[in-house]
Amino acid sequence: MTAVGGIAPDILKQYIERIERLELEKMQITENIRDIFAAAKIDGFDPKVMRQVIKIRKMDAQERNEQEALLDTYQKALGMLPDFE
Amino acid sequence: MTAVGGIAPDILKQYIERIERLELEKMQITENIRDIFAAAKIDGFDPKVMRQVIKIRKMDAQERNEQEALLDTYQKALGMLPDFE
Amino acid sequence: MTAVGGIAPDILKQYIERIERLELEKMQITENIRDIFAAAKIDGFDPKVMRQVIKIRKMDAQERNEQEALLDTYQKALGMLPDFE
Amino acid sequence: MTAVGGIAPDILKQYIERIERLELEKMQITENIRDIFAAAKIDGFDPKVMRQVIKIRKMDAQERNEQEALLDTYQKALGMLPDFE
DNA sequence: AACGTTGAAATAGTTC
DNA sequence: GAACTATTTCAACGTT
Repeated sequence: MTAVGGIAPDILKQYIERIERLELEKMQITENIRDIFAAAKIDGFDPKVMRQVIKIRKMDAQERNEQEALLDTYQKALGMLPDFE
Repeated sequence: MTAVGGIAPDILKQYIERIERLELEKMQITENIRDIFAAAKIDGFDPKVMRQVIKIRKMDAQERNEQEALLDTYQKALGMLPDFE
Repeated sequence: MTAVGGIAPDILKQYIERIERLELEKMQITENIRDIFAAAKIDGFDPKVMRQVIKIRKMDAQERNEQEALLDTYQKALGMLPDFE
Repeated sequence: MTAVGGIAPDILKQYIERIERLELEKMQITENIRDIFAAAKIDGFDPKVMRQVIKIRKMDAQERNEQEALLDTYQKALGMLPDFE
């Protein structure tokens, strides 16, 4: 906790400004997403249903990744793959 | 709800994929932010304090905006400004 | 999760009814607030402005609290205050 | 909008303070509700399920009210009830 | 009266 | 596993 005292306020400031910039970018992306939902709604698609679809697709992807990881583990255990990355 | 039936699944797919791409970008930014906090922590800065600082700075900015909006509203109410923008 | 099976439906019922009563109270308060806004409007006050004023006052209070918390955190970090409360 | 100018700031202040007091009460009730959910959870009840139950009960109540209102309308139309309240 | 906007609240995820 | 943060969801409000 030595840095807080007064040694390196500039460094701290830089960290904080970088974070703030990234948070701003995040906000802008969020707005973009909102706009797309709005456009889709105008085209007759229900945003609520769309969100569900996206959620399910995400879960599917996760399962796929987990299964692949599991497969990988088995293969390594069976000497079918090298142990290192 | 006509679009959902079967007419335009392609359009829906495009909307969803655009959203998924943006959500991926958001996640990456979130990770970047996490990394910065981690780096700052290694430099001796307390993430908790950093978050408080960021929050206060954000509140300052918001409040400034609110104050200006309120002033504007008053001025309009008193006929000192045109109602349209 | 043993309680759900059939042992203590009465207890559950009591919890739920207490919550429902409180939610009813909340709704009534919300209605009271609406009524006050309406009365103020009749007296010539713009609800929009009132909401802005309330928001700014709330932000002021929050910010004061945040500032104090931040100061406290710094002081603890510098060993100027005991860590426990 | 005459009142805003400077005639009756006291009145405005009173309105705003009454609203703030009510909003505080609302917050306290919200906290009470949270506490009850927490207590119920300790007793083994799943808060998520409880919320669903409460929601369903609320919908049931609404339906009941709507049906009663409909019945009332029919009865009035058929001269089975007086038109006034 | 429906629509979009905004603010609160809950849930999920992360960190300690 | 407990606390805290962040994201998502839901409801209310103003607006058109």
